[in-house]
Amino acid sequence: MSSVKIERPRGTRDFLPDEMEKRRAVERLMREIVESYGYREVCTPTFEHLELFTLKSGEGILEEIYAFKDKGGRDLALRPELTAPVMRLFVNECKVMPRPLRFYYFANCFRYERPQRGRYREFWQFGVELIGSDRPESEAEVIAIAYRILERLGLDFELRIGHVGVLRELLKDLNEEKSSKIMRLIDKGEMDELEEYMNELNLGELYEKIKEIVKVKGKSDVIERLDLKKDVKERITKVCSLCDAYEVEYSIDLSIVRGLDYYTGIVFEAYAEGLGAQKQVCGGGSYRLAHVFGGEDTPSTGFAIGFDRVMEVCKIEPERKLKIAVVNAGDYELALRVAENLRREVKAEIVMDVMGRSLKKQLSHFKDYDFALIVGKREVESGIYSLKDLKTGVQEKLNFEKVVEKLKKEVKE
RNA sequence: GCCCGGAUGGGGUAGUGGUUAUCCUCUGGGACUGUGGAUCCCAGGAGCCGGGUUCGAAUCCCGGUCCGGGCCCCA
Repeated sequence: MSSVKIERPRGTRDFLPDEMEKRRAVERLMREIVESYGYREVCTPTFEHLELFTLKSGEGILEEIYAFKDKGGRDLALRPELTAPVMRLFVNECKVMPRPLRFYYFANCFRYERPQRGRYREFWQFGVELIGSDRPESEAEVIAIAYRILERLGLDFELRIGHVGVLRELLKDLNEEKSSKIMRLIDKGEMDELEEYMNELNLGELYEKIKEIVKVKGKSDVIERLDLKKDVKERITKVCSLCDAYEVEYSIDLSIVRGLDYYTGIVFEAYAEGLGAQKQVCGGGSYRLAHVFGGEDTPSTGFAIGFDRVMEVCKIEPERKLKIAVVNAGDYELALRVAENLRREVKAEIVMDVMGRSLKKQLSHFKDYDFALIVGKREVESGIYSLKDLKTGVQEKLNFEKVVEKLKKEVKE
């Protein structure tokens, strides 16, 4: 302990095996679900040109970006999210692939923020991008997948669907500064402040309209009564009826304003119980980004799930692996050979003592294991091994084939 | 970026301006060299970092770091 102790950087975490097993189990479940919808995994670099994220991501993310210059003087950034990188990949690599493309990713992201529960500087996102379609079918599919994942994880959550087109249409005559301030106030739900601000701008009439729209909450029928542009209204109605067919539970919420500026149509968010301020576990929607990165204008829909937030509240437990100790009675090499043979036959954790412990100490050390196979000269010469069930203490004398047979059966159970 | 609250062996803790820092757990070994969990014994391991006050600081003060809670924002 003479040298300086090096701590983890702020907002990062170490994961021990128990935690990793749980994370991998959740990851596996997510992969299974999206793959069952035909999505295939992509992987992009951990860092990209800074520009990729500054072009269209919105102010919120820019302040939090980990940016740096490399030794060649290039401006680079650790990815703060994956939609932009995946769209860059799409533009670079996928020009002639048949549409639509169904991609998913599971990757770490970096944002310079004040760490809290469910908020880290390195965190993981699991998400999908459905690229090349602007039809309601694709939007409903993406929403349904997000819903299925959260449902299968056993989360207590709420899904809200909105459409940024509604507010954008109302605010289209205002300049960027005014409309983004208004959007921000709507997002925060600060209606009093909004009223004040809009009255200052002589926009009282517009405020009343916004107020009507923002307070709407409920199923698709609430849309009917609103005075909206025809195509937006039809779109919301169609996506809702498809979601109904998917048996997805949701409510309409036209006040949803996503933090990223590239969203253009349907947007949605999911909130889970039990996470305090960090309750948003999923966000997504339709966007157009490909043309910003030098590709053709391509409509896409996607979502990202905050993996670490989900981990905080989900109850999934990893499958317990069968644990077998091959215990040596003095001759390590004999036992080692048996252990190697056993590993070829049985899919389990098969472990040997490497501390030179006595037989007694080995059994004591492996007390949490399921089985101990005792291997000494006697066993190897006779071909009859002692297999001890460490939970019950019952010991059986079996030849190697019978040992394999019995353990195989245990693995399945 | 703002406002609170914390930090004592690997984990959980006690204590309080004054010897060698408490207890539990844990880890390794022994009693016990072919059969575990009990018991007993031995060993290991700690006051976040830096500065200040003081004869003396883990304890009081200041700064920093990290963690937790809230705000903001977001996943």
